[in-house]
Formats: sequence, structure tokens, C-alpha cells
Amino acid sequence: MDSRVIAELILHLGRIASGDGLVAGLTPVQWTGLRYFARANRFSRTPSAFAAFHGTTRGTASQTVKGLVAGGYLKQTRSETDGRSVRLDLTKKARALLKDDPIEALVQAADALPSGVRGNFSSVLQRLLGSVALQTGKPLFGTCATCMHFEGDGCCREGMNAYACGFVKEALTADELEQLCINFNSGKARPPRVGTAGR
Amino acid sequence: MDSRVIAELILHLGRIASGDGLVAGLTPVQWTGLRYFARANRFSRTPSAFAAFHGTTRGTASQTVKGLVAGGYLKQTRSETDGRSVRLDLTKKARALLKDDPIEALVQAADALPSGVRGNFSSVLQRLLGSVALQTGKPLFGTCATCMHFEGDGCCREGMNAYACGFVKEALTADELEQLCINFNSGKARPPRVGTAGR
DNA sequence: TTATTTTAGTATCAAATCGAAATCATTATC
DNA sequence: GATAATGATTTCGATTTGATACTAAAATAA
Repeated sequence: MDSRVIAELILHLGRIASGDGLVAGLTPVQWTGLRYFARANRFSRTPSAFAAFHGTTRGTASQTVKGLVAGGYLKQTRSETDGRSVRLDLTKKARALLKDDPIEALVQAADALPSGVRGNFSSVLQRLLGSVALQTGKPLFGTCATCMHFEGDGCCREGMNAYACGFVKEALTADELEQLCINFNSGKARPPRVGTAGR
Repeated sequence: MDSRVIAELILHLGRIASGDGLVAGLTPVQWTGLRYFARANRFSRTPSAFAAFHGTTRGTASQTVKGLVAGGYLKQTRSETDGRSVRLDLTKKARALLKDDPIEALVQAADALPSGVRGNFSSVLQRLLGSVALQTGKPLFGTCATCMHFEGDGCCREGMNAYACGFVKEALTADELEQLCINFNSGKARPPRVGTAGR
């Protein structure tokens, strides 16, 4: 019975923290998009990947992206290897705006936690997300740290970078290890991954 | 920087777990309403209280309630002490439907946690919610357990029940101690409470 | 090769949602 | 008693959403 309270608390906290209506002229969905494109790696900054992440349709995701591009928050670049694919990058304007993110109240609340508690809490959240994604068949985004495709012992071999992804078969920079990826594989059984464009 | 990840995780988890679009014919907002009226005490089962809880306007909340009443999930009863106020109670149909709540995946994920971890996690969630509510000036709902208005030493005095609320000045049943209340007061400074109808 | 299927992205349209504002009845306050 | 505040509801317009259809490009099959 306590589990139900936890589930409702998470939903409620998310709703309260995301702020109602427009903030700085952006809707809650647009804010979610901005945060996503700020944290996603170059393989994952596409309309389709955002749709998968956000649990919506490509059509809806396309509308959200359109609004952000029109507002000058995202810049579109066509992929050179795939004529269909489009990569989206945050503009300076967007990075500046993210300083006034409406979820700042929640960020500060989390920051006020003792660091040990914070780490623990974060782990549990990740675990819950993994369980829910597995159970509902939705794609799970994650970082290299716990990904099965990650190849890197930290030492440079001849002609190779220290880190690489075995799925897209490309070298990775240190920054990218921390970014969200649509090709994330935790090793647990999941429905086959779709949407690999952009690599 | 980890705090931001936590904040985004909470939002994302809430979004993924709440299921997309209609589930059993109800929209996500209607599900939220159903859960609210299932957990709120008799002083808090009004359209206004739901609006305060959900962080929306009374007009919008009224629409949500209207839909749930039309669907046979809520029953309206006019207050006897306040001619303006309306109390809403779940029907049997609604209680049966709650068994198929779309957030069930998240509930089960939380249930799979070790009980110690679960308790800890729940406490941190409550704390975060308290911080965010305080910081954004939004009302915080809570239960008697940590409420300043709660009066009860567990032993019956003459002519009185074991438990009572010092704010609405009424006796409370054991069940009600676990229910959400709009008059909750944690003791921390907050903007003055509005909306006391229904008592 | 050619044909078929799949995928990425977008546009369109109808339904639904939401918030702002106005309205009405009831209660509280001066 | 007059005025203000509250609870609930309705209406209206702007926005969002998902379903559908469509184009173009890539992958796959024959």
C-alpha cells in the first residue's frame, strides 16, 4: 500500500515542479524538449529519438521541435550519411534560457539533500525507471556508464580513441559518456530497438 | 549537477509511468482526479481542493470533475452546512476501475524495492515535495501524522473521540488519519490557506 | 539490378485540454 | 444591511494532441 503512495508522489511531484502553463514563453512540453536536446548525445538529437524518449508520436514530436526551431532555440542540420535524418542542436539562446528552467525549485530541493542521500535516491530512481520501461516496453535511455555497447578501458590503443560505442562503431569523447543515448542497452531483455538513424 | 539529473528523472519517470493517452477510456488528468478523490478525506473532496492539489484553476478542475461524474465515477453531494460546496465520492465503478490504474507498473516497481529502501525513498520524496511546495508557494497536502492541527493521544476522553482535527474542530476516524487533507500544516511558514469549504 | 518494405520527417485535421474571464449563488465581513 | 469573498460552473478561444496521410531516403528482398 505504501508503494502506491510512492507512485502517486512521483507523479504529483513531477506535476507540481514542472510549473503550470507558460514559463518564459515556453510550454511544459517545449521545456521537456529543451532539456532533452541539452542532455542527448549526437546520435539521439533527432525528432524520432525525442518522440521515443518522451513517449509520444513522431508527428507530435515534430510539432514540438518545429516550435522550438521557430523560436530560435534549436538549429536543424541534415545528416550527411542519411538524407532523411535531421540533427538538432541547442542555440546559445536556448542554453541561456535553461538557466531559468521552471524545475529549478526541484533542482534546488534535490541539491539540499545530503550527498549520500542524494546518490542513493538517484540510484533508486534509475532503478524504478528501468523497471517501468521494461514492464511497459518503452525504450530506456541511458549513459555509457552502464551500457552494454560501451567499449573503453580508458587507455588509447593504436589508431583508436580511449572510448568507443560498439553499436554505432564510433569513437566517443569524454563529454559524450555522460549524455543520454537512444541506443542504450542495460543488458536486460527488451523489445528490439528501433530508430537508429543519425549514426 | 547531479541534482538536475534527479529532477529530470522524476519528471520523466512520472511521464512514462502515467501512460499515454486514454487508458480504459479515461484521460491522464481524469486518472489523477480519480486517485485524488480516492485518497482525500471528506474535507478535501471538493472541486476547489482538487484544483489546489493539482495546481490548476477551479474552472479546469470543474471540467475534469464533470467528466468523471458523467462517466459514473463520482457522485455529487451538496454540503449541508455550506450551500455552495459540493462533496464528491467515488462510486463502486470507480473503485473497481482503480484496480487497472495505468501507474500499476510504477507501483509494482516500487513494491519490488527492499522495504528499508522503500521507506527511505518515500521519506526523501515527501521532503522534496515539501521543499518545492514551500518554494513555489503551492499548497501542500498531507496526512494527520505530521500535521500541526492533529489532536489525539490515542485515548478517549469523555465525550470526545480518540483523534480530532483542531482546525475543522471535528472528530476523526482511524481511516481518515491516512487520507490527504487540504488543511495540512507542517508547521513551516507558508502563505495563508484558502478554501476551507466542505467542513 | 529492380521491387518491396521500412524508416525519418512533416503536414493536416478533428478532438480534447486548458486557462482566462464572466456569471450565479452562498457565505463572510465590515 | 451593504460589500466583499468564496465555491462552483459555463463559455470561449488558443493550444495541444494523436491519428492519418504523405514524401523522401534507405534497407532489404527477389
